[in-house]
Amino acid sequence: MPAQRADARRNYARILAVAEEEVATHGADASLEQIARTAGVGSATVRRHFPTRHALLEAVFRGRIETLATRARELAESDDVRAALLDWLGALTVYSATVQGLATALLRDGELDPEHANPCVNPLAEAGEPLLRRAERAGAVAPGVTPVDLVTLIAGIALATQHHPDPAAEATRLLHLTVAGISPRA
Amino acid sequence: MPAQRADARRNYARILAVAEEEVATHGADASLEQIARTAGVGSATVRRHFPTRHALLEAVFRGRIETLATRARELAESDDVRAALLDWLGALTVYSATVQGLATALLRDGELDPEHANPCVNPLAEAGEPLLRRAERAGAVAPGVTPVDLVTLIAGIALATQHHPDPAAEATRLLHLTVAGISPRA
DNA sequence: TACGATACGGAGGGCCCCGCCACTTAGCAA
DNA sequence: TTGCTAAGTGGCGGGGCCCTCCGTATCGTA
Repeated sequence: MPAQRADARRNYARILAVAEEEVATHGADASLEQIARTAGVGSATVRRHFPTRHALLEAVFRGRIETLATRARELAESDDVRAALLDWLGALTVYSATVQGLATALLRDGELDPEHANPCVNPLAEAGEPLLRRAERAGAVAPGVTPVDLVTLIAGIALATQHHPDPAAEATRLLHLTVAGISPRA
Repeated sequence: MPAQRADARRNYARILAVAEEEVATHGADASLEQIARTAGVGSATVRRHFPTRHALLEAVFRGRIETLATRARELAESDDVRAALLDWLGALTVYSATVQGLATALLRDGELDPEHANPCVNPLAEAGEPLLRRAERAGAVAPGVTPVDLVTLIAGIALATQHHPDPAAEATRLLHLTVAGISPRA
């Protein structure tokens, strides 16, 4: 018993492919109707496959998020714990600042459902946790920092720099400030 | 030669008053039509007085921004340069995280006109500059930090925490992390 | 091949932003 | 006070988006 009909799977793939391009150019506010039109399906079909805008964004960014999670796992075996953490944070920052709509998806995540199911933030937070824990044990990170804090801060930086001429560079610069501290105690 | 007719001034004031409430409850995405309806004017009148959404937001937040600028000038005479800066950053954070739409207005600011005229960020940046300079000279702040950086970072934090149960508290917590540094060098 | 469940998409309602344009009214002058 | 003129107004229509409903086409199977 195929859980899904063949045409449904086809449409899902078409919509997702179009959505990726559309979100890449127009960000998280891309028109769902425009996506439907370009994909050659009715707008109801888009809604059927992706009940909410966030569901669509989640699907669009799943790959990117997985890539970042994998990178975190690789870096978890690096020798320099601090450099490993910073490396990952830098990658996360560049992704967030470069990929249109990703930061929005991260922040709007779990906006309504208070329980679990933050499909964007959670994988990243879980992937980053070992990295953070290790750095914490080595005294390379301030106490009281959670993985979600890191993702939130970086998403905020990305959102704040998205209208800058060079978002990635500016976001990276602000990340460095945040890492080093604006006004660390001497 | 009255630059403006009496009824125009009246409508301007009515619209602004309604807009303040509406933005306070619905944030930066408040419906301009709803504002017009509540104010008892046509939507065209709203557009005439405030050609863009940002122009309206700017007017709505002008008072708040002025208050923050005044606070900065007061703190500029404080003895403890570091505490003065942090105090102001804290106030800026609480405002940005509490006042619906303020952070958005700060970030969307100067989005289109590349030249001067960032009517929200500029006054804040100029007000904060002496505070920052003083702290810099005293070695209490990392080099390479600009006033705009501070406003941008804080606005980003506010945006990132706006869906949190207690935005002001969460934003303040993240500000402290940013000030102290995520991973300051030992 | 015929049937039933699944999936589709067009139509319609509601809301919004935007621009146009005929009308009203405030403020000045006679 | 009265009349004139331009500043100011707001209703209307166009276009777009989101969302829902429901009749219809298609798939997979018996």
